[in-house]
Order: sequence, then C-alpha cells, then structure tokens
Amino acid sequence: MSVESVPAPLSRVGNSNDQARRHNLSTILTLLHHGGSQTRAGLTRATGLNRSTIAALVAELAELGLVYETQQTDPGTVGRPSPFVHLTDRMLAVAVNPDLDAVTIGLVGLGGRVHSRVRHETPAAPGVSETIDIVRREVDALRAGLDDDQRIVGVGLAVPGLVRTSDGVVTLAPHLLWNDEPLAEPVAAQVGIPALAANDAQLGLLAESLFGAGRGVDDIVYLNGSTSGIGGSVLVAGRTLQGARGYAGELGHTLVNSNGVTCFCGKTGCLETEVSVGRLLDVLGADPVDGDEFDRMLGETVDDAVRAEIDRQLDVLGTALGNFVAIFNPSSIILGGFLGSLFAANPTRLQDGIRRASFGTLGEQVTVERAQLRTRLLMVGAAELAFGPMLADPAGVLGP
Amino acid sequence: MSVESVPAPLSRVGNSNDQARRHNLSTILTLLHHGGSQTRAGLTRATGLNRSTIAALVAELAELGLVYETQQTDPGTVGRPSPFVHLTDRMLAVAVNPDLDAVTIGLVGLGGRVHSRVRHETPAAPGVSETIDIVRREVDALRAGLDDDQRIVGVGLAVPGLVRTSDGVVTLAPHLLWNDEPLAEPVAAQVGIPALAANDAQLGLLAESLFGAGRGVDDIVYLNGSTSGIGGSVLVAGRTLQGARGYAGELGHTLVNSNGVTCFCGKTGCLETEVSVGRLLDVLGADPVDGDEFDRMLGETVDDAVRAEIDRQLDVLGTALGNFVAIFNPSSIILGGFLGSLFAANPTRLQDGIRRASFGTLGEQVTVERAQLRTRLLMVGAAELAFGPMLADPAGVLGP
DNA sequence: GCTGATATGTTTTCGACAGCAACAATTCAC
DNA sequence: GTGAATTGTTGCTGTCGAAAACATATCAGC
Repeated sequence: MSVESVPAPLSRVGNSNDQARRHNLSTILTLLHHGGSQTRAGLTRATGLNRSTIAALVAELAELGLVYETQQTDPGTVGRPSPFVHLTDRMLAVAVNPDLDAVTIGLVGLGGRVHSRVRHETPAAPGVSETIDIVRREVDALRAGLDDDQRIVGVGLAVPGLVRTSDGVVTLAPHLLWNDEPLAEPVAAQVGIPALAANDAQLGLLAESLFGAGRGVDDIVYLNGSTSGIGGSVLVAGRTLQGARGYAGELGHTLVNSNGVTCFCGKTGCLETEVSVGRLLDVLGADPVDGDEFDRMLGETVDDAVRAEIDRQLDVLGTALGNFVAIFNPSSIILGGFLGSLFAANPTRLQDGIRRASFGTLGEQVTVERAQLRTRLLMVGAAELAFGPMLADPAGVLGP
Repeated sequence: MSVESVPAPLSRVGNSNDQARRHNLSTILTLLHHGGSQTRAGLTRATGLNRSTIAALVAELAELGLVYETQQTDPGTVGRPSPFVHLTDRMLAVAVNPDLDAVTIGLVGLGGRVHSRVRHETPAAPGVSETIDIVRREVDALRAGLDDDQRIVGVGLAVPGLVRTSDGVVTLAPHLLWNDEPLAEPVAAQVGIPALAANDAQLGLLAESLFGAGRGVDDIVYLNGSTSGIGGSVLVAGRTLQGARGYAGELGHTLVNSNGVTCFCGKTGCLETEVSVGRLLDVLGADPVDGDEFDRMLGETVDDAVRAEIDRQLDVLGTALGNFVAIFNPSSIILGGFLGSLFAANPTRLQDGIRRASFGTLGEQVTVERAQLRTRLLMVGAAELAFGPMLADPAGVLGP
C-alpha cells in the first residue's frame, strides 16, 4: 500500500450526515465494478461496515437496478452461506474514440464488459461535427437494440489531445486538427445523455489500472505509443495526474537528447521524435501494420540494423523512464501500443537502461510491464469516465 | 479551482457515522490553522455546515484547548456580530532540521508562528545519534520554559535526503552520510512524544503552499537550490507527490543536457550539475556567503562572464522547468534558495526559457515565483508534519 | 433615539443512518 | 444427529447534523 502522506494543505469542506450513505453506496458499487462479484460477507469484510448496514445498502442498489443476488451454489465453508452480489447488465455506457482514420464506438457495461464495438472508418481525420453525427446515429441504433429495462447512463469520449475535462472542450488535438472545439456538451445535447471527455492516454491508464496490468497498484507511469506519437499519463496515489487545467502528462514531449531533431512542438530532442514507429518501419523497410503483426516483425527480426535501432530506441526510452522514476517513484511502469512491442523485443535491455538512468536504487524497485487490454483499452477507459458520476453517487444519479 | 477529475480507481473504505464528526472537527481546525482567525459566521460559510453545528464544533475545540473566542470589536456590518475564533498558543510542535553543519531546532505554534529557533552548530555533518541527543536536550530545555497549560504535541524532522515517511527511516542522506538510519522512532522514544520525518524539500513546499508563495494554489512545482544540490517537490491536486515509497520528487536528477558532466549519482547532465551555486561562485571569484549577500552579488554584477553564466544557468533551468510543465501542468512554479536569487537576477530570461521549452501554450499559463518563507521555511514545514495527526483528528489525539 | 431590516447565536426538535444485540438460518465436522 | 461456526434478519439505540423558532445585536433611515 502507499506510504503515509504528508498532511494535505487544504481540507475538504464539511461533511453532512447523509453524505455518509452516498459514500457507502458508492463504495460498494465501485468495489463490485472494479473487483467483480462478491458475497455480502465479503463486502462486509472489505468495507468494515456492519452486516446489517451492508444488507441495507445492497438492497438499495438492487432497487436501483444495479445489482442482484444469487444463492451460493457451492459453499465449501462452515456457516450460513452468504449470497453472491452481481452487477446487472442494465446500466450501460457508450464509449467513443475519434482517431486519425476512424471513430470507434462501443457499448460497455459495469465490470468492464464490452458488449459491442463498431469502427466507423472515415476518409480523413474526422471533424468535430462529423464525430458528433456519427455518435448520434450510433447511439440511436444502440438504443433500438436495448432491452426495456436497459439504460445508457452516459457517453465517454477518449480524445487524442489536450482536453479540458471540466467542460469537455478539446483545446488541441493536433492529429485531428481540432482546436478549441467544444465536444462533450454538443454530444450530450444531441444524444440527450450526459457526456464527458478526457485525454485518451489518461483513460487508457485508468482502464489498465482497474482492469489490466495495473490492478491494485497506486503509483504508475503509463506510456502509450501510436503512429501519431507518444502519449502518457501518471497515476499518483491512485488518482490520475491532472494538473491545473487537466493537461498534465505530456510525457512524450520531455527532453531525452540535447542533440536530437526538432519536434513538431517546436522543441528539440523530445522522446517522441527519438522513439517512434516511423523510425522502426524505416529500418524494417515495411509499411504500417497492425499491432500483432508489428510484434511479430520486431520479435523475429535477425537484421542487425533493425536490432541496433530497437536497442537505440530502448536505450532512449530507458533514459526517459529513468527520469520519470526519479520524479514519480512509481511501483510500476506500463507500456502500451508499439512501446509494448519494443519492450517485448528485448525486456532486459530496457530494464537495465532504466536502472542506469534512475537516481540511486529507485530503478530497482520498479516493475516494467506491458499493457494488457489492447483493443478494449479505450472502450473501458471511456466507459469509466461515463460511469463516473453514477459510481460516485448511485442514488443521486439513478434515483430521483 | 481545480478541474473535475477522472474518477479515482479505488474507493475508500466505508464511512462510519462518527467519522463525520471527526472530519468536521478536523476541517474547522485546519481552516483556522491555514487561514487564520475567523468569525463563526465565516466558518459557517466556508464549510457549508449549519450554524448550530459550527457552534457545537467550535465549543468542542475550545474544550480541547485548541481555540478561544473573542467578541468582535469593530463589526462594521449589519446583523448580530459573530464572535471571532482564534487558535490558542497551547499546542506546540518541535521542528528539527539536521543539515551539513548544524542542527536547527524550533518551537512552532498553530498558524505557522515560530516561537523560537536555535541553531546547534556541529563541527562536521551531525550523525544520527548526535542529532537525537541534541533533540533530546533541546526538547528538555523547551519543556522547562513552557507554561503549565502548554503542551508539545509532536516532533517533525526535515531531512535532506530520501526518507521513508511511513516509519521515519532515512534511507539515504548523501550529504549527511546517513544510510538506512532509523530516525523518527528513536527520537520519539527519547523525548516521549510522537515524531515524524520527511524530506526537506517536501516540507518546504508544504510550508510555502500553506503560508508562503503558494497559498491557495493546488498544483505547484517547487525547486530549492542549496550548496548541496537541488531538491524538489511537487504539489499535485493539493497533495504532496509521494510516490510508491515516498521518494518522489528528485527533480534535481533529471536530464537537461546530454553533453553535460557526470553527476555524483552516476548519471550525466543532471539539472543539479548544470545549475549550481558552485559554478556561480567560481565565476564570481567568491567564497560561500549567505542568501541575502548572494542575492546582492548576483543582482549588482556588471561582469560579462558572470552575467553569461547566470543566463546559461537560467536557460538550463528553463529547459528543466519546461519539461516539468509538460509533465505536471502546474499553475505555479516556486523557486527557493539560490534558485530564487538566480531567478531574481533576470526573471524574463527564465520565463522566456520556460515558454520556449514547454509544450504548446502550457508555458504561458504558469506563474514563476520566488519562495517567501526563507529561514522559517523548514521550521513551519516540519511543524506541519508534527501537527498532522492532531489536525486530522483533534479529539482523537488530544481527547482520551 | 426609534423602527425595521439584516445577520447571527441559541435552543429544541426531528430525521437519518450506522452500530449493536438477539435470534434465526444454514452449513460443516465429528 | 449434535454442536460449532458463520451469516442473514429484525428491532432498538445513540449520535450527529439540519431545520425551525426564538433571541440578540448591529446598521440605515427617518
């Protein structure tokens, strides 16, 4: 678990009495969402609340249509068997990810279950209004396919760029050519459901930390490599690093080489210019391919020039990660996209590089892992965003 | 205020009923400690709690000896005058800062008031047992001078090095030559009062964020320059960045120049090798001096070589801070120690450097400031550590 | 100076909720 | 089949904050 922290400078505002109820409802729903089905007795132990309290809370969640109970089939222990509490499939979130050449839209349930996923290809990078249109049409189609008791509670948008989460405005998405475009608000207006937007790397980390390689870890540095660059995000004491305006985590634009080339951002020697798919494809002499194929190409290569480039990129990546280790002291580093492939091609080289580039022995205390969720990643992350308000206050959002 | 955040992955454990009371007591005490005396009506507005609730909570704090009320002397507004609530001087903390050539010990009250401060010079860097001895003797002396109703509630230790805050063990303090030395526990045993230890830069940031240049700001990058190097700490969403084991914030050991010299930490081109007092003193041709004198020397110099070195260091510092801006998106950067002098010598040069080295327009949204607390800095910071448990649960610590 | 408006302290009542205790139900081990 | 262990169920209790009604103190306008 995490270290006892230095006291926070500002305390939260006073707690009213019934906020305790909301908090406890939220805690139980979140526990089920992130940890899967459990017995009521298990919830009692996990929360420290009284049996009777748990019973009342679970009953309220059941009334809200969020959970149902089943009899334990194979008890195996002494004592009265405790009923299992499961999440229903009635509350759903729509996940949206506009990208260079397509808008991907998914229907996701609690517990990270991706029910469906559709990829709308676009001839060029989709514009904002085009994206909104696609979402509206797709949500209409999804609604038509729902059971009577099912309900879409929110839309989450994972955007490759700087997003002001507070009002869902995309400040800058260079690859989509979006600039100060309101997104969440018009989507909400069009589909009649609350919508929230956030940076794709932040949501990717969130998904991995809940359902992937980062389960149960509170301090994570996450880097995701795509054809359009390197996005990053950091989990600090269990919370996503946001910064003053929600723009924190531009780890791809930190210095790794004073003698490097100029980045499109105007600086020199940025991580994402030194470590890139493009450079790897160049030495491979290949065209862009999908992730699994790229994995295979890197892993099976015997070409010395390719191996040299892989090692060079791993060394640079190690330098950058060493800096991040000195800054964040994470327990875990998670690498997604082509950075995962790069790592898999020669894990010890990267680990050694990180150790060399870290301050003192910090580099030895960190584990490096590859991201696990792959295609589900952004669907689960965006859904988490959409589910956020309901998880934080189930009765408030679903009740009256 | 801060941006609405992406939902946290792990929820806290269930809330019991009387935790609300503790939380509210803590909130009010913390509000007074960090914000100064206020009227009861002001507390009502600040917390959103009911008048009657505030009355009861303030009465309890008064009974614990933490606060007292006075009649408003000059009301100036309509309505029944609300009594002022002040902190008493009865609860005190001992602040300790072992450094290269001295152990500084202070007696600090709530609200950041430094009652006394003693500097015990040592012939060489003090050892752990020497430090503990000095603290024991000094606490005995301080106790003898207290009024009957006064009480020392804790000892806070600000250590220049890596500290595991959870158990107060100093993992590594290179300049003191300490290595895996238990500190907080033996101090507590010797003086019979709870003791806590933390990194000096973390506590410096804490102090500045509460009582200095960072008041009311939730996202701060703090760098402090001393003769022994550059220490850093970061305030993330109002909380000190700790990392998995409490070692986060080694900002002095991040890469700023691939062609730089080798640092004692083994890496090349670290910020603290490129930006240092030593290099400034070299071009100044001067011996080490105190802060105010150094300020004057840098500000008044007309020597081109000195100005060139100042500008070089400011440019390097700008590069580093640009990276930190991309990573943390802070609203404020605070510079202490000789970095404050350096900044004051040519503020626009550093601001321009940061803007150039930041991603997009992020560099324009950040303010750069000099630290304010000077000699009080670590006394207030260490006291905050000592007061932490009492601020978090006044009745629990002082009551039974 | 009076009067009304305004703001706030004080006291009492009330409602919500978590804890607790006693009892019932269900399983396992022998 | 009996006892131990575990957990659900039910009704009661204590605590705490909110709300309402009343009391108090100041200011503004006349």
